[in-house]
Amino acid sequence: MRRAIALVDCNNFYVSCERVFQPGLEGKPVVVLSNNDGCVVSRSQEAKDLGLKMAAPWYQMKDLAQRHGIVALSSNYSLYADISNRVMSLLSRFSPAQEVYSIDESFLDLGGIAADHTAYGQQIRETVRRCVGIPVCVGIAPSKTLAKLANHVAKQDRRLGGVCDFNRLSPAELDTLLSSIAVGEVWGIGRHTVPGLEAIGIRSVLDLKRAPANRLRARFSIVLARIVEELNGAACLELDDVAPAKRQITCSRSFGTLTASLVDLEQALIAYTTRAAEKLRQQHSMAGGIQVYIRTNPHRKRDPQYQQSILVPLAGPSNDTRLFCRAALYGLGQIHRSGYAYQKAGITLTHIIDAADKPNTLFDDVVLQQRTCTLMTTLDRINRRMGSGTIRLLGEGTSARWAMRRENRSPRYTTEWNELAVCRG
DNA sequence: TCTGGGGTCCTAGGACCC
DNA sequence: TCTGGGGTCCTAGGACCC
Repeated sequence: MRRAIALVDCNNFYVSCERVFQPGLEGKPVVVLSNNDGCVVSRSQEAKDLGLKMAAPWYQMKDLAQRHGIVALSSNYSLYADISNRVMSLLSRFSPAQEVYSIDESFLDLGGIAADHTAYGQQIRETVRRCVGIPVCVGIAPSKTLAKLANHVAKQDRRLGGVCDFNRLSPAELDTLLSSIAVGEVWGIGRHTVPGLEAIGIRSVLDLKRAPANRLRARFSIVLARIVEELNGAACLELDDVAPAKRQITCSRSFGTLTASLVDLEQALIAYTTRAAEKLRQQHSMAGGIQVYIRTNPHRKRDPQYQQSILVPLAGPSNDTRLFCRAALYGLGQIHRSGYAYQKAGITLTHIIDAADKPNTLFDDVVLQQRTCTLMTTLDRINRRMGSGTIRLLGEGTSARWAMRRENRSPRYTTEWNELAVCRG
């Protein structure tokens, strides 16, 4: 029997989240901006129709926005993450095997589902809409890559009512459809690969599907060869229903204003390191190194530019925030140069292993390790219960002059007691 | 005169994703 | 004035080992 994989993808996710709590935004052009209100990262259909491009710098769009009354909101990630969790947990009821692929997408294995898959897709859409208020589209096909394409078709062709099942098409009908889609729409084919493919006559998805996989492997990469096999219905990519532990954990931010101050950089790095270490402990891992990164604003061509990073190895794997912060500050001291206006800093925890796999050495201080473990567990528990940042390192400071700008953030309706949505009237 | 071959591990950089 | 953040995988090349 042919495999059936569904890709459920939320429409204009961040904008849709905002509309759940502000129904007045329905039918209006709305965008959500990235941190520091920098770029457009989510657009309502009305905003797309006005020609607003994804990732466009917002300050360049302001004229257009004013002319058409576009509503611009700062991003509110705690709200989006919470809505996402609700959507994903609803979706899990529709299949025994679910892979949460991103904040707004989930693969479901419909293999054992006896129902008519198109009707089942409609049922998924209605349930999510009714229970969480988010519109979604569903694509169904024998491989993940084809399911992504089916979802693309479901979003484009409004006659389909939001669900597209490739398995219902005859091979000839599917090929006709694929011949009408540009090759750049395929999952994994980015803008750097498209010109190379076009140069050898591959323009449509059908062209790519019919290309010899082994020649593409030699000329491009094994990744592209796998994509071709997936387009032919062979499922090379498995459904990962348990999220694997992250192999690196990054926390980085652009500052709200440029800064030349070493103290600001130190405070920012301590804040980012603290956050990354929390994530590390959440997945029960330890890290063996920390990479520190600083840079000036590359868009300000006339300013003197500087960027540098350094990997600071630790004596052994650890999950101690204090140790990571010391290492981060040491790394910063190595790469920092005065006389520059810094725009961004970040850290990455690397060489991550499962905490249970930590090798013991002769030099381990077992008592100290126990105390560290207790301290970190307590720290996490208090911050989870009383709010992030309730207990933190002094070095993080209290002023955060460098903190990001979010001029139009909506309330955290579902995750903060004093910002709850209240029904009036 | 003349400088192997095979393997592993690590890193940097590129490309891609959302 | 103003240009996001967090990931993954692959490849090439260097260091090192026997």
